[in-house]
Amino acid sequence: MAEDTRNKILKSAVELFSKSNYHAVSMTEIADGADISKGTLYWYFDSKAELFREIAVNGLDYFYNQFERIAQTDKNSEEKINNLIQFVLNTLVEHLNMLDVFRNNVELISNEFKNNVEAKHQKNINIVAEIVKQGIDEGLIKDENPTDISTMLLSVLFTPHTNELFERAENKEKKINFIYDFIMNGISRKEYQDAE
Amino acid sequence: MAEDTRNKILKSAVELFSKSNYHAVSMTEIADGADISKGTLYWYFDSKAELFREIAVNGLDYFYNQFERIAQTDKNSEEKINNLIQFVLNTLVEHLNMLDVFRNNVELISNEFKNNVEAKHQKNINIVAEIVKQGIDEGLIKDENPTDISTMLLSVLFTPHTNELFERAENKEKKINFIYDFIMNGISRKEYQDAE
Amino acid sequence: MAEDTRNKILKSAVELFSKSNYHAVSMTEIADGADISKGTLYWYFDSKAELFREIAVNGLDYFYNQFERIAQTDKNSEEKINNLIQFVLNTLVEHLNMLDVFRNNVELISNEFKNNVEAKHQKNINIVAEIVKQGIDEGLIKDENPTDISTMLLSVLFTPHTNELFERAENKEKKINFIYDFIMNGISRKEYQDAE
Amino acid sequence: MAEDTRNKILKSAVELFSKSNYHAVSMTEIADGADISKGTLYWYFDSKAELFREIAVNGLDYFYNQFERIAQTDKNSEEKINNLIQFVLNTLVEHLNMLDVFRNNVELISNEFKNNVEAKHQKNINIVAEIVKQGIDEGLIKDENPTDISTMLLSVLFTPHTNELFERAENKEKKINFIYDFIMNGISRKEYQDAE
DNA sequence: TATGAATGAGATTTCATTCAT
DNA sequence: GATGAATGAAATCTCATTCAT
Repeated sequence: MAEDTRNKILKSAVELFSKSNYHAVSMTEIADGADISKGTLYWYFDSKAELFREIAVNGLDYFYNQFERIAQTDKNSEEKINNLIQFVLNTLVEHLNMLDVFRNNVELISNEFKNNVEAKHQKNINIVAEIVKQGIDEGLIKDENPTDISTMLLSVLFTPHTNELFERAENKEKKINFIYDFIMNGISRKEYQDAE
Repeated sequence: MAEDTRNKILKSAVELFSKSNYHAVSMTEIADGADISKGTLYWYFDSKAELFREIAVNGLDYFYNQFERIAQTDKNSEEKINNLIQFVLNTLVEHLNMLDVFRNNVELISNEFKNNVEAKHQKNINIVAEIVKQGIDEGLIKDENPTDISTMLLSVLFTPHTNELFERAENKEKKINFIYDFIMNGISRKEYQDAE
Repeated sequence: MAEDTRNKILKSAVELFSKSNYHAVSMTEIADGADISKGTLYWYFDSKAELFREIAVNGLDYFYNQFERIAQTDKNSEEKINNLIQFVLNTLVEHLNMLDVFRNNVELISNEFKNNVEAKHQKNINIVAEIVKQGIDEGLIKDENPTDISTMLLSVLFTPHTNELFERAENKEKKINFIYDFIMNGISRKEYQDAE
Repeated sequence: MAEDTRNKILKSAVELFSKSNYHAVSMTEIADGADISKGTLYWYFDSKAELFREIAVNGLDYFYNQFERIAQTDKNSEEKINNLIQFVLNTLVEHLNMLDVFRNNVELISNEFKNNVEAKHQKNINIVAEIVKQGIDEGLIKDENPTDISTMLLSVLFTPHTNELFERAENKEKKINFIYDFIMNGISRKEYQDAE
């Protein structure tokens, strides 16, 4: 029951933060959205900043955990990258809300919580860089700085405009393949040839 | 002299909107930054929204004008795309401020000013799509929906994480090539072969 | 056990009211200080006002009882006044807390609880005035309005700055004599001569 | 006109702080009392704490300036002390408000503004101690620690219960003499004999 | 007895906007 | 053109109190 209220709050907050920026969302709106009083809201979260921090950290942790899981399987790099892309894009389609929370609050994510959030963001880049390193060793990926490649890869996956693709898409499966292909082969006509 | 004050205001506003979100920037701060009074600020701009709109529209127009110029030259698609990428990345390096205005206000750009700003954003995608179409016709670019490709292309160029690459870079020239290469060839080991 | 909880609450409340004003102390702090929940706090005291009233009344009663005891002995006025001063100053040194409760809540003591607390305060002035009257009759004290003298006497003893004297004192005994002397003889050089 | 509004605010605030404790007075009440909006209140004072600090500091400065003036005349110590007592008591009768501000906020005066207010309070004790020193040299005052005597003297003059004497008084002149006498001679029957 | 979750009124403070000068 | 004083709505947050368990 208590956990219930907490979740109602988080749900309402994610919904609102995904539609508007942190500063444009009021605690009154969050409380109303969760169908509780402002007093109750403050019973669970000491401040608006703390509430947002929890959501941001949860989101980053969610991705990190999956990235780590994928990195630790003993598949080859091609399969891992495939899994990674599929996982991120499917998650985004299902939880566009969560992604929009980040999109709408770039300035908070990168400035305000430097200690905590920025570190977690870097952790995500690093774990993906490990997969990239494996790919370089296996001859799948070109031999450039793995951190740069990882940064670019995540940035394409989380790009602010990715969802426009899905909005216009009749066939999501096909779009995911398009993005996968874009990452692996860019936009030139040359087809990507399987390594075997 | 009058134009002078107006520019001081715009400069102060861009500086602040590039550091924080629309809602986190106050008219008092903008006036202080421009070294004028709040009364004067309201003499030049009827409201905060209008001031922001002017900045956003200016920014989008700036890119549109360049995109159009590039599209209208009679170069081949490869050169046009090369010009486009060089132009965007060089602009960003020199005017990170302007880019950050957009990054910090994604939710405004895509929601609030639908009438005006969103339309301009779409115009940018479309003009680039024309270049892409030419590329497809010339066999340079793979035969997919040109709007999707244009969206993806712009989204990589304007991605929130691009500047991390520059921050870490000793050699900016090299990084621009890396991004160009990423767009054309993705991350696979196969080298992009010139279209001779 | 029940009395135990009640006392824990009173102790916590005195501690807090002695450090801050009534309005600056929250029921949450009192409950936390007593290591109980707010629900329990309200089981023992119907309201914050009632809790404070109990403490204030207890304090005033404590002094009243001692004043009465001193007044009712059959000592001469000089001894009684000596006892009175010794008692008040020693109590304050040992229970600075209790005194501070009054100091921090002057406005409550004199305005809010007029019915109850103010009456008790007056009773204290009156019982001391009886000792003063005896002193006048015995030729020890000058023949002025006994209530005025009593008011002045108590006010010096409970003065907000008395404790500064103790803070600076190496020798508390000496300081008590200084105050006793001040009350009896003021600050002029003339020494107080015993009445015989 | 601007100074006018500022004074209206200060007047309203003194009036309210003299009737209730800092925490019991709301900014809304202060604004209403000054017949202005809350926004205007914050145009003149950045916070409630700052507003109170200004009032407290003003009050302490007012007394300090007079104490210094008295100390610097070339009268003998007896006259100076007489002036001092007359000045303080007359001020209190005319500005009971100001005194009550201090009475109602003992805990703020002595804890919160240690840096500023506490220092000013000490300055007041010290300047009066100089007069006391002169009195000791001239054989008027008994040879005890001048700071202790000064502390006690001020504490009697500003004692929380002094105004009860005035409230009951038909003849204020007579009451002032009573307090003067109390300070110089205490409560013993021995009359204070003039030094000549 | 005791708890912790919930409430709602009200507190301090911010801020876009207006207006007399 | 320019200023600074004034406004009021709304934001964040606090806190005495209640109540189901």
